[in-house]
Amino acid sequence: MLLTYDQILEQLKEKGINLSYQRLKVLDFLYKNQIHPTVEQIYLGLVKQIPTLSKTTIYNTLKILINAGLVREIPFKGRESCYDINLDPHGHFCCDSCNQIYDFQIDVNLIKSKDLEDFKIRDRDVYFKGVCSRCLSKI
Amino acid sequence: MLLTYDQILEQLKEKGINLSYQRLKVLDFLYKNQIHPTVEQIYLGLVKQIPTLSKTTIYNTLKILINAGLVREIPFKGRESCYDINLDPHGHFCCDSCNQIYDFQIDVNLIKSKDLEDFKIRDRDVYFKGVCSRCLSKI
DNA sequence: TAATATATTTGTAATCATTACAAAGTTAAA
DNA sequence: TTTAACTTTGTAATGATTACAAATATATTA
Ligand SMILES: [Mn+2]
Ligand SMILES: [Mn+2]
Ligand SMILES: [Zn+2]
Ligand SMILES: [Zn+2]
Repeated sequence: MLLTYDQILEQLKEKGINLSYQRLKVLDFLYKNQIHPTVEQIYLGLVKQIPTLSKTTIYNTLKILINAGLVREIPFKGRESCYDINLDPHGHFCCDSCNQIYDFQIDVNLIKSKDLEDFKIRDRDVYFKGVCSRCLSKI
Repeated sequence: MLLTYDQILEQLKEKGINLSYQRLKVLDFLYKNQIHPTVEQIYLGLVKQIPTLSKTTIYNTLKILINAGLVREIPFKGRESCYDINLDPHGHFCCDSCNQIYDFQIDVNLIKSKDLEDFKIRDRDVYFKGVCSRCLSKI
């Protein structure tokens, strides 16, 4: 379910979302830098190209993309939210030491609980914390 | 692994954490109101008994209890953090409509991913969002 | 084309939960 | 009692995010 760039554009058209220059660049950045960037990182990555760029525009664009279901927010506590264009079901690990966010394969749709039988589930987020292998090997 | 009150007191003793009057009251509140209260709720629940109580004390106490591994923070995005003295592995569901937080049974320790083989995992959080059965039936 | 309406971007100000900090108060040790 | 260590309290600072309105760009209409 990792959409191609064209599939994303198609989805946006379907949902009637106008792709301005700024919005296109934010989308580009997310697509080409699948490292769960923060608003700050997106801003720094684009402001050379678009000197007038405002962070508010990035926030607005991300909100639009999130509401359209094309981007996912990863709000680890104690750090800026970061954003993920990869909609494949997977979990996120944040390293206490280097603060980096790692994807890990896990089908969150397989997590069932009969306590939620009559609930309508919209989002399933799995967040792990600890120390990554790289940081462990540095000790 | 839901500790009895005495087990909690024992753990605190072991870890050299002094139980002041205020800390005891916060602990009491968490133990008697296992509804994932916020700092605000804890404050409102205790300030009649302790008119001089400060929210800073509640934040401090919670930090101490969290570091001691006796309380878990539930930081759903877009709302105050709430706090859980139930350390049994379980997931949390937040209803879009009534904003209430529900527990659901799920053994998070069973969530394995070979991508994390060499990682040291300290915390496993499962957060679901959607609409609860009560709100669904109201429609 | 010009005039008008609509959509988007931008910069600044406001928000608000949380944290930092230091003074005041409490308890323990000498 | 004196001193030190700990705890609480109130206030100020923080910082990511949101609210807002002016400026700019784009689309529509006459
Ligand atoms: Mn990811
Ligand atoms: Mn719980
Ligand atoms: Zn690391
Ligand atoms: Zn509900």
